Amino acid sequence: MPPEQLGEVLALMGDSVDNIPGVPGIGPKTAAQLIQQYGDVETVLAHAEEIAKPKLRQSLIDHADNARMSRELVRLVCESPLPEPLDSLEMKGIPPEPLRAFLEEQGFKSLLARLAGNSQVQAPSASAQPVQREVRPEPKIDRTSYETVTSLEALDRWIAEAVKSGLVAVDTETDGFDCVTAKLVGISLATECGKACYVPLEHGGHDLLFERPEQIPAATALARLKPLLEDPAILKIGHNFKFDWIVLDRRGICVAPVDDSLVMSFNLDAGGLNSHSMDDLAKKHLDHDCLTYKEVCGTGQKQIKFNQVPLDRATEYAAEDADVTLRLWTRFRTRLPHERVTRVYEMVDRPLVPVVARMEREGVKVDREELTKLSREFSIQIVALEERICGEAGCSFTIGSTQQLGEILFNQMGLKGGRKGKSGTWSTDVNELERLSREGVPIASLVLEWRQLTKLRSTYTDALQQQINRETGRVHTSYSLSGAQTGRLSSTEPNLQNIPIRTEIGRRIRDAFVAEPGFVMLAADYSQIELRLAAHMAEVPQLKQAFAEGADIHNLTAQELFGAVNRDTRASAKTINFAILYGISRWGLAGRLGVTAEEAQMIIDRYFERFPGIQNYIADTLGKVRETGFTTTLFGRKTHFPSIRAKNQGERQGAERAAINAPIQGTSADIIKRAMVRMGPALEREGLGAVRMLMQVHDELVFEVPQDAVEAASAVIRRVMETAAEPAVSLSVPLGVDIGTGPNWGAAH
DNA sequence: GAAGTCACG
DNA sequence: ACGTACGTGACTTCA
Repeated sequence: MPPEQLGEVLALMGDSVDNIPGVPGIGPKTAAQLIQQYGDVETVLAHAEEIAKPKLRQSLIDHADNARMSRELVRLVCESPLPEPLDSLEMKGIPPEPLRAFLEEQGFKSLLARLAGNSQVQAPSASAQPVQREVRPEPKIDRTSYETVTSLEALDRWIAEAVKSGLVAVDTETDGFDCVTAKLVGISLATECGKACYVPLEHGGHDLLFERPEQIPAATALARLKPLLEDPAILKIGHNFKFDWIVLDRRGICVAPVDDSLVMSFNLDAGGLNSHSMDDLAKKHLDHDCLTYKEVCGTGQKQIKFNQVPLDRATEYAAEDADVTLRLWTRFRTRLPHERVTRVYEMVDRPLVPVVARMEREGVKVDREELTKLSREFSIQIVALEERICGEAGCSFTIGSTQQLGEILFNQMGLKGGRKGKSGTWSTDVNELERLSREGVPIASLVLEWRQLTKLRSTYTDALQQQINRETGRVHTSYSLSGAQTGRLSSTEPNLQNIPIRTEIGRRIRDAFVAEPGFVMLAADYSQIELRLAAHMAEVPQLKQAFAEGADIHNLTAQELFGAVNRDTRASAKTINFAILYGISRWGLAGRLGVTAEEAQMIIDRYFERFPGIQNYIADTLGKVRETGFTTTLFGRKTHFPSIRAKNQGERQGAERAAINAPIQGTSADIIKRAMVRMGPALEREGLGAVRMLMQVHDELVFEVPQDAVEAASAVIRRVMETAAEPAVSLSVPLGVDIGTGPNWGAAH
């Protein structure tokens, strides 16, 4: 039996724990049955809905998060030679106290006893003896050792290997980078370090230039691989598996369970590494240079598609990727518990992978005609503006060139008060142009308007049309799980997280994001989530109370700071509340409020005085990040800040501000990610399987909901989002969610 | 490819 | 003394 499962089964059947960890009412016998049936705890939880016995089912559903957390603990404990004194965990960087508290809370009685520092306590049964793992030196990476699988017999042999080892690293090769349309051309597998193969499926072409080499027919090979890839007892490991998951899902294979070495690396080293790409990680952790895609496929005009790569070369590249993925995974999986990031990995990011994959595959419908209409409208206005701008300038020039514009404004027209940036060029950004505009310079406001319209046209109305997928008629963004150091997602090609909303004219672009006939768009967003989290994390009594009472937080701040609530004081208060979240400085605040640094300092002092707790939060956060080099969220997500010790003061202070913000922004990201993970099963449970989750915009989730299910879906969505932190984290402030619906995204706000 | 600008939370 | 609020991605111009 592979160590993965052995650990699980030992832990669950043997005497080291008393039940399915964290799930009351499930004893060893039931646990063993469930494990046998599903393979591992994660899969049991994933299939909890199917379980017939209602009490058992409900218990698993209710305590899934505890079980997930415990699962990693079990993994940790099974990796150590038992019995091991609890205090010795300190040596591995695991603080024993929180662990002891957790074990007690979860009822790990016998495990606790064995870890209690008394190494005389014997394991009660033979089955719970330490897992002796065979120590085999890892072979060097040898590209020539990989096998090209072109016969069913060979494929079956590899599948048997995967079953034997209980895990398999998987990498798919395609003829493009867009996973929603790219064609699968081959799959590589690695079952042990150094033991990898490539299964070509669609190599060669149907034209005369490329002969089709011998390979198993794709449908046949996939039919053989499907049971393995869907086998709940076999762990599939990938690097950025979201891509492969979508490619395989399109071929009718729903891969599970999945580990992702990209996500693991991100959970371990966010902020500490610029890149979590396989090539860079191989260089860093394995001291190995991978074959690059360019080396295999070429670049530019001469670039070929992967299905045109000769099989021997393709095998070297593809099998190496699977081999490297597996090697990275073996390192990361032991680091996760030791560096205390298993909780965020198991509870938040790992289960998110298939959820985000589904969302990307779903896409969102965009009304092309509406965008065309807007593009035309904008173009007419842009042309008119260009004429007036050239009139004001007295000559024709490239308005989009900041160099030329600065030259015209500050040299040719001789306007005063310009400032120059690092490169010695005139600044012409929005602040500068707004200042000129206030001073009555007509060209400034014209350029601002021109910039807004050209931005909307080039980035949104024009570009978005290009992004509509030919096959699906929808726009499929790609979410990066490692994009933002704080733990947020980021969105690319296209970026759906920066669609305009702040101005009336920009907002119209959201009207082009429409629901299918019979559906409506539903947008649900957390209200002031970061301020609420700040109130909780900094333990500010007044803020917590205000959120509990549903008070307007900016008004409250205005009252406390300025003694009066009106438009101006509220606006200032709002600015200051944000400043707090972003790591305040007197100069920054002064610039934003239009006051002197001294006045800004007075306001800051007053804020700290009126909202005690904030100052401590900042001091504690900075103290911890200076000591450890990282910050943590309420879910244990780490962000590293190497610059916190920088010699350069500006760089260091930048890191300090980011470190103050990271736990708040990161916890918010954790919470919405957990809501996303739980949303699918919660909707299913209520018979709302037709509801589609389409987009995530940091504090907002967008759905496409059948018209007749809006009420029911709203209730479920609200409940899931508002309770997303529980039970792992209990907040002292309520989370508020605003929900809107309409025929399009614009109308759903 | 860097710099500047600006769209979002 | 730092013309800095935090976190992103896309587009344009220009070297």
